[in-house]
Amino acid sequence: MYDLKKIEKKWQKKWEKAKIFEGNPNSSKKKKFITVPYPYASGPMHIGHGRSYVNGDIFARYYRAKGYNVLFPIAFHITGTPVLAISSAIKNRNKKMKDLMREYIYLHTSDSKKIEKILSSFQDPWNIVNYFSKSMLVDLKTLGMSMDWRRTFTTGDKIYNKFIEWQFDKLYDKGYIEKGSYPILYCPKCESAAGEDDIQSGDEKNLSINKYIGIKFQLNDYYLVASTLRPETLFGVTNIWINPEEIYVEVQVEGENWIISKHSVEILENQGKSVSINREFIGEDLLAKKVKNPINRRDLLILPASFVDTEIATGIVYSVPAHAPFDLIALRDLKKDIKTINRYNLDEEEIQNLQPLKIINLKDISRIPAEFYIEKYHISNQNETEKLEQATAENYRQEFYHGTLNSNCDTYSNTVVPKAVSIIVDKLDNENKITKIYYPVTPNLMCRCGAKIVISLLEDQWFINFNAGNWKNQARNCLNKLIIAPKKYRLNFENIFEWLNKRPCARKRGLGTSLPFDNDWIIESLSDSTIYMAFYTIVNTITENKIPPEKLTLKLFDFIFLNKGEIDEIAEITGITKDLIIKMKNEFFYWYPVDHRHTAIMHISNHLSFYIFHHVAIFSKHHWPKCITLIEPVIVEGNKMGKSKGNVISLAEIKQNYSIDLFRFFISQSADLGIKLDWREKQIKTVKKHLNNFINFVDTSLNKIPNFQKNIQKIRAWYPKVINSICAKKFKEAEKALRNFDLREYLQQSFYETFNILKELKKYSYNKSEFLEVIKMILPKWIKLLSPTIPHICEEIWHKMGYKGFISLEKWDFHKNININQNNEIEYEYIQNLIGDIKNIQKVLKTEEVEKINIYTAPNWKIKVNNLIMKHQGDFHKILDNIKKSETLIKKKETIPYLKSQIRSWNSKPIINLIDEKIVLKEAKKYLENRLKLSIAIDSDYDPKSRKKNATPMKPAIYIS
RNA sequence: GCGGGAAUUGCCAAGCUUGGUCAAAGGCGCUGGACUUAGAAUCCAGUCUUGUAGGAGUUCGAGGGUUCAAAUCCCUCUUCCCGCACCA
Repeated sequence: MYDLKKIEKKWQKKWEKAKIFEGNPNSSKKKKFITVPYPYASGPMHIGHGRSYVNGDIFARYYRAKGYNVLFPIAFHITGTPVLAISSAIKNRNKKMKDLMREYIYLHTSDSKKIEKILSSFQDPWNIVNYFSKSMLVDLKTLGMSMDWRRTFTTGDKIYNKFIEWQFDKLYDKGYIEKGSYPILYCPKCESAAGEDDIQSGDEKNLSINKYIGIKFQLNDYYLVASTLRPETLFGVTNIWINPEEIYVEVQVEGENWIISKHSVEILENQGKSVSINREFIGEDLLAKKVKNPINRRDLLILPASFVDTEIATGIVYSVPAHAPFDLIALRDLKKDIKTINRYNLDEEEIQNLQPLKIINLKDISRIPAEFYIEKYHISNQNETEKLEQATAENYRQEFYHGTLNSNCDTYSNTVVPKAVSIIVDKLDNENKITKIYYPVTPNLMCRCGAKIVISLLEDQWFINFNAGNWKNQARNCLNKLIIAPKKYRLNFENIFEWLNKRPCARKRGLGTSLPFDNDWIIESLSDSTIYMAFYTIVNTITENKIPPEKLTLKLFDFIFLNKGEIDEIAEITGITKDLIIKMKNEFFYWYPVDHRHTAIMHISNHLSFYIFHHVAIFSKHHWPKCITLIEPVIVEGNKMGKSKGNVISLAEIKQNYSIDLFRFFISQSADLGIKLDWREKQIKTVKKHLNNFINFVDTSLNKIPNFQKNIQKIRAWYPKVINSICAKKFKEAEKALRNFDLREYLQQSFYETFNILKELKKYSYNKSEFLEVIKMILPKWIKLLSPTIPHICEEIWHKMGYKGFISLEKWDFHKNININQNNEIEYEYIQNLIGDIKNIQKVLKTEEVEKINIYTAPNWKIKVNNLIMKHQGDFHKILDNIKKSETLIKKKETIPYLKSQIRSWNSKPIINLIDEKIVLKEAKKYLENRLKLSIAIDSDYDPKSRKKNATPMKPAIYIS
């Protein structure tokens, strides 16, 4: 048995030593540039990465076999905050993080002293990056990736920063980058933005931000600022709610006097407003006062409600009882609560007169919507918060998507809700009657440092605006020509393009590249990984010639990537020799565009869309991406793989527990690209068996063939000849599947089907030397065909067969001296059907006492009739006309009934060649006897149960005696 | 909510693009057999119902429709999964 781990190491070393996967431009050869996403260097790679990478590698190897010059590079992504988060957690002696990192390091180092040393070095983020990029490189090599290792870099490298600066300079020039204000979750203690990773149980919470509109209701010299998510309901306001027991303040903001809750002062301050408090007072002081609705000047009474949360937004809300279940129920509660009315000295009559004012019409609900939903959810008082929230949500959904303002809304009547929102906000904004307040959807978010998360408003946030200029149309042009496999994801891209708007493209912290036009900002990690494939084409030249980063000027990149500018000038300014500049430019122009990008569906909505947008923004049309293939995620034993579940399987474990070729084979074979791949231990064991059987089969066959490459005998016998032809057909189909990105089908054909049929040949062939002749013929091609998937095993076999050189560099030549005989296949199928029928009969007979099988072929006249049926597509009259021409046919009284029954069962089948069954049966007789372990008589006169008459063409009659 | 994907015989999962050869690949499980002292492993056979002759019947989330013919095409419904922006 082969020691697969040993074999793998051996060939990986040989490949690396011989540098056979280094891609160098060669103008006489067609090229393929194949990429996979660079991994994020903050932890080990897992089998999900493995799926993408093996996918890419199979195609890199396939195209080499097809004679292409292939470039397949890799690099490491380190941009952003995760690496910083690790190092600061290590610095703070965070036990959980330390344990996690220990676990990661242990995958490559078992010496506990070394582990601790590496761990403590992680206090410096760059050591993390260095460590993981190195260990990932090891993993990639053990995966058997046919990559060009000279072109690795990290996104933190100075030379890479220069490249990204050039990219953003280009985007800025085109006007695709702009400034605006943007609310973010922010930790005041850490003094930085807080993402999912920074927030306690951030992965389980909704971290969106609500945008409240604060509406200024005039109250004497003050504005009472009530907050709402639904400004379109302003026409239906009946009163204002405040919480009588909470603290409110009179403040000065932006030259105006506002009344808001005390809590909200801090919220406003965090969002860039300067607030000075004039006076503090308790909520009940506001009760019974009246304010004016800015939209229709109507007077509104201020009333008490316990559900008002003064921590949210301004701590004051307006009441729209017709459209808000909370408001309606609070109003009902108050009307019944004479005690409260009296306590606060409110005018009972006025309160009893308050009625819901319906302002939005719904097609399906003619009643007051809030009433409808309160009943639907069986709500009895305002403290049933959970039910009220559900009711509110459904009420809101219905009105927002299906509602129209009615005649109570002045000029806005008949406006659909989404439109009403924007025009009402615009109108009030113009009159300076509103302010915007942001508040998290989930209150009380806590930073991992323990401080409460607030919302901060970045006034000068940089955005990429995907709607700028003609950009989106250009991107659509690219998309239309892009090959996407599987096809079903194209629609996804189209919709995302539609929806893409503005996206913040820089952050205040993290590793990466500074914005060239605003150095306080770091380019965000998804924006600095969109056109980096271009950098692969020149990075080797930069590093090999030790070109320092400062020489990598904008003009240099313009020349290399866009063929712009004067080389003499650039050479002089940068001090880089003209030769090198031209080398880089030629190399880019040779390799670009990217021919394949093999990645996962999770990237469609961000990375892959940006990949297309940034390419069309910067590069000329013939450098736009050509093809994207997508995989669904890998799951483990039916469960999603995730850190929290503790079921992440790293690639390092794979190499310990399995062989790499087994991994490559399993991951490629067990699911189509567009299907989730379930990693099941049991399945892998089964597949391992298959692979071992294959190796055994090949090896024992080889051992029986002393001179493998010595001339091949002509194969004469029917059975091996047919098998040979069928294998050839399978190879052709396998390659076709591969070309169409159906990896599973490719392996189904090339591995399983071919293997099964060869195993069968070995078992039932009646002349062993002919079997070996078939092997001689088939094996070299077969091994080549499988080598992209299981390259190590195939190299080993290739050399055992006596070939020199790497199979990884062998060209596929299946079309050479391969003869697929269509009839062979039909014959084989015919015999297989016959065997199936015989077995079926044996099964029904339930008797073991069988001596002989008699087979009777159909008489000639039936063959003639069937041929006529096919020729005339079952047209009875036409066929009859032809039958009349033949005296023997028309005279035979069975002819017409037979014709009728055959037409009935014919079912528009296509024309097939009716083979000469007598000859085939004669040739296949030994094979049949071998398989059925019974003797066979063909067309014998012995027919005691007169079965003979049942024979039809391609379906001989059978009698088992 | 928006957008996308999916539902197949005990389970996982092919087939659907291009309707017919589909009772529907493959694997797991289960049943029987071979080997073995025995088990694990391995190999062989079977695995919707039914039938002493290759047949018949009922199936592919539910309900309609198109067609000579539907797992496959069209419509409606139900259920499940995934993505949704500063996060890599």
